[in-house]
Amino acid sequence: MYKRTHTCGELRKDHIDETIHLNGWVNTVRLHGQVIFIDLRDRYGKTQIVFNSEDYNGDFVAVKKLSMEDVLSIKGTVQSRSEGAVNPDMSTGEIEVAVDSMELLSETAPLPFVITDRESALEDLRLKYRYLELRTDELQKNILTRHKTYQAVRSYLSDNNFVEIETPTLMKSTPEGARDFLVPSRIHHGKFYALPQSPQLYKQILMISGFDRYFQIVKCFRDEDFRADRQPEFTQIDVEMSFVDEEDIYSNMEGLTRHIFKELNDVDLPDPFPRITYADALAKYGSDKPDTRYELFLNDVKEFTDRSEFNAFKSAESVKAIVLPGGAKYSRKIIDGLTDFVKKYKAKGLTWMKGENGKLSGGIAKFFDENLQSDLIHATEIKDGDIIFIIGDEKTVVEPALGALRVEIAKREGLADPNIYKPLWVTSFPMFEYDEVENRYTAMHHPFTAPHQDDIEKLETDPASVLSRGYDLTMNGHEIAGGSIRIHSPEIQNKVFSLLGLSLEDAKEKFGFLVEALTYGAPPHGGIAFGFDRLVMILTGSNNIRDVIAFPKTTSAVSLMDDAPNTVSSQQLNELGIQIKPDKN
RNA sequence: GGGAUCGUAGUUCAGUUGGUUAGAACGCCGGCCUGUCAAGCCGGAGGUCGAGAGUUCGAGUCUCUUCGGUCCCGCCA
Repeated sequence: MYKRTHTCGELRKDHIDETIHLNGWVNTVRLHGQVIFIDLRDRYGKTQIVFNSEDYNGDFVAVKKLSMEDVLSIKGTVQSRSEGAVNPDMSTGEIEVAVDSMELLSETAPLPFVITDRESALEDLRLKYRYLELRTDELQKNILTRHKTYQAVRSYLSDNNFVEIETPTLMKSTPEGARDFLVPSRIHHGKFYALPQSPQLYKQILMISGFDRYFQIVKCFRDEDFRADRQPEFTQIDVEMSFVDEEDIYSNMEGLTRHIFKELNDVDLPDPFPRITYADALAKYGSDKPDTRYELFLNDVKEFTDRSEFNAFKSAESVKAIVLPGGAKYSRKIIDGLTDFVKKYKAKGLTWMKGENGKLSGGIAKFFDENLQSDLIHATEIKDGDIIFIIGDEKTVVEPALGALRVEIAKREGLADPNIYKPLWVTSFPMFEYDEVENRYTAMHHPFTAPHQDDIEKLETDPASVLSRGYDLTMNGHEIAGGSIRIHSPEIQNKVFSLLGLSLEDAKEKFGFLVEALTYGAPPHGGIAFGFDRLVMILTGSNNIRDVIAFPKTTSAVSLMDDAPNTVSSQQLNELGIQIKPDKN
């Protein structure tokens, strides 16, 4: 092997006449009989190397056999390209390397797909040969962005006095929250560890231990169903701080977020970040993670539909609308498609009207007399050529359904500028949600979230109305971080457990160590966790979490490359004392 | 748990109302070619139409079952 003296992205006019060595993969071959051009590639770039049968010292026939993704080591001389042969699309396009000798380090088997074109294979094939897909420009760039994001996080937090501390990966299974991944214990038959859904309890205990400002870039595991932005194992930037309130968390985390976006994308985020309450976010955007890059606000139009002849909405708790400027171009077919779309969110249908000659037409317009039309037009500012979409139902149906429609329409109309980043704090979440299936309250954030100071008495009388000290940081319609000020009083912690239907006994068994720790001088504390993968998705402009993870799993939690999960030997099962039940069918 | 959608050559796709020998491009193999950069030109090999069952004289095409990918609802404190 000729050990490389330069990388494939490095050579310029300054290097002309130098004898150099390059190592890399054959990106493309252009064969012209007695002269052969090859673009040699490594992660730094591409350089054109030229084999000329008159100058080349080795076996020219062997060079003719080279194909894409063979691995080469070459010795040659940098030369300028003749005028007209310069390639302005390559950073090394002004030079080329005349090869003197070459060693074929590794010959590739026939490729399952073409590396230079990521779209040339379906995703399952690309995942099976992930090491090949990782050679593509796009994934190389994403993985590098991920790397730089780790470094930006570590340097900012470390510079601000945060201490990086590792917490266990084998921990105790706890009730509440997502399903745990379980790990059987060989030494303790019949007992299991759980993989952490997050290091929540450990980081609170670190505050009690006096570490004051903690962070960790940490893998978390949740055994639920997956989506374009959800993997069974994912990474969090986990942060906890002592002697703080919400404002301290906001200012520190805004600093971190601004630092990341400046370092990675040279973007200046606002200072401070805007805030909205959970209730307002739902009322105005129909979402607890609103994309504020565009308007399309939800309007309350119940007073107008109540005055109309359209009776279906008379009994509805809530009737809301969004107006799409220029939306009158939408055909019946498109509107039917949008109707099917909102039905996924439990809406029974989607009504609409179009602005035309200062009046409303189509859809349910005939149920609105002239006065009513003009009042509605005035209130919602419908103009000629616009369309208004209306949904009436329970408030808990109307807002999410219209919110989803708002996002769908923005996508259709290209309203979300990918180069704009709009952070937004969402605050004042309800403390509890009522779970109709389990017939009990569950924590909206988690059971360690402190109730709002003014609402503590209402824990007894009206739990549903209690607001928490939780907060989410959203950006462009994604939740990028979520956290809360924690409970640091053992009494209130026990009170919340009991409201969640955990008996004192259960609470003691599952979380007793935390409650006990709280009795030994717990500082007021709070924290947050960023979804690291989602953050990198936003930074890279990806819309798929698999594009920012080196070795991702499919939506059915399978790794197609190494075929995990898989069966284990009966000996392994025996040691663990585990017997596999036959399939249900 | 539910819904939608996709599965045809190594790969990406086309394949009509069910009808003869399932096509194209890229890749691969062979040949020509000294200035290309998605090189070009000529030739060739390559198919269990995801799997299974059914309807039919006849199935890539219709029906059912099943496996896998993707997207979504539920779920994800």
